[in-house]
Amino acid sequence: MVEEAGKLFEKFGLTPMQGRIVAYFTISDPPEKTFEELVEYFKASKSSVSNSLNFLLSNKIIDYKTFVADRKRYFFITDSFFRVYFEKVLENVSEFKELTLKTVSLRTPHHPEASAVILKWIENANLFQDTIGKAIAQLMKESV
Amino acid sequence: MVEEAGKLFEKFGLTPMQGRIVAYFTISDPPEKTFEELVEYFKASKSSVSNSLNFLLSNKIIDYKTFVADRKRYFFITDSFFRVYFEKVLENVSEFKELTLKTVSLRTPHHPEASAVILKWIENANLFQDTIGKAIAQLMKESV
DNA sequence: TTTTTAGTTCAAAAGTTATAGAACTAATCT
DNA sequence: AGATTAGTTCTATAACTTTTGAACTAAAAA
Repeated sequence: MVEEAGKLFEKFGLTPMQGRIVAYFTISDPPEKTFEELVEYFKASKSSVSNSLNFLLSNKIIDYKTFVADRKRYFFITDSFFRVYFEKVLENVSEFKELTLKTVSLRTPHHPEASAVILKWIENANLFQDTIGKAIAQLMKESV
Repeated sequence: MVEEAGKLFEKFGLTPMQGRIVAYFTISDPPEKTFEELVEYFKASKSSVSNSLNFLLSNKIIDYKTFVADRKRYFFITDSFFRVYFEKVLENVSEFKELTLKTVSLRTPHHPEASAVILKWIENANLFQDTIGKAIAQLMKESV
């Protein structure tokens, strides 16, 4: 189950270990797990778990809490998985548009139908940018 | 330029060679290129170009035309790059929802706040599914 | 019928990315 | 002060992906 779900998360840009960790958090009871517990559970190296957790933390896919008189960090998933993913997609689309606009301006006027295809791409990029942008804005508003 | 753009396409799930080919098509004049021309232009192996073209063809990112008394195929980019990409994203989101619904049903009732996070994921998945689905539908309608 | 063209297929090499292991660090505990 | 805990960092190795090269094929041309 964790393996299957972990593989799915790879499609959203996570490494196998990152995916497994996120998947484990979705079923774990209690939902908070320590570094040590993850190393033990996956029988993986400390470095692999450490790097995975730091990636997930820096992308706000997980967070952690601490308790007094306990040095351990208790990690758990946040609800921003999709926002984070689609923000990244949005970034790629932006970069894509920028570069493609440059590209189309470099084209000769000899093949307007070919330039039209690129302009269509840009138009589509705008559509998705807009669409996803609005969805993200809605999520942000809800979370306030 | 082709190299830079090619790298960008990798972020949309293409291999370096696939990305370079698509990037080249965006600037090439004339816009149609043959297998041979691509092999020559990139100084790459025939197999690499062959496999890349077949991947791009099967994903409808490129297409080709032929001319009488000419055995060569003339490849060119289509305008469906974004539709194809987001259809794939949509598929991942669907699969994600399916698996996550199973996951949440397996959770114990001990930590409702953790289950709520997963339900939030599903809610977000629905939002993006809907949003992107509508954008794709719009593109399909336009292209008729 | 033989040769050339326009590719395809498959095993191996090269390149890339993820994980492991070992040594390290900064806090806390004894 | 010395030992333990909770990690981090760095290099090496394992695993995976991409590209190559060489042999192959089917259709067309000579």
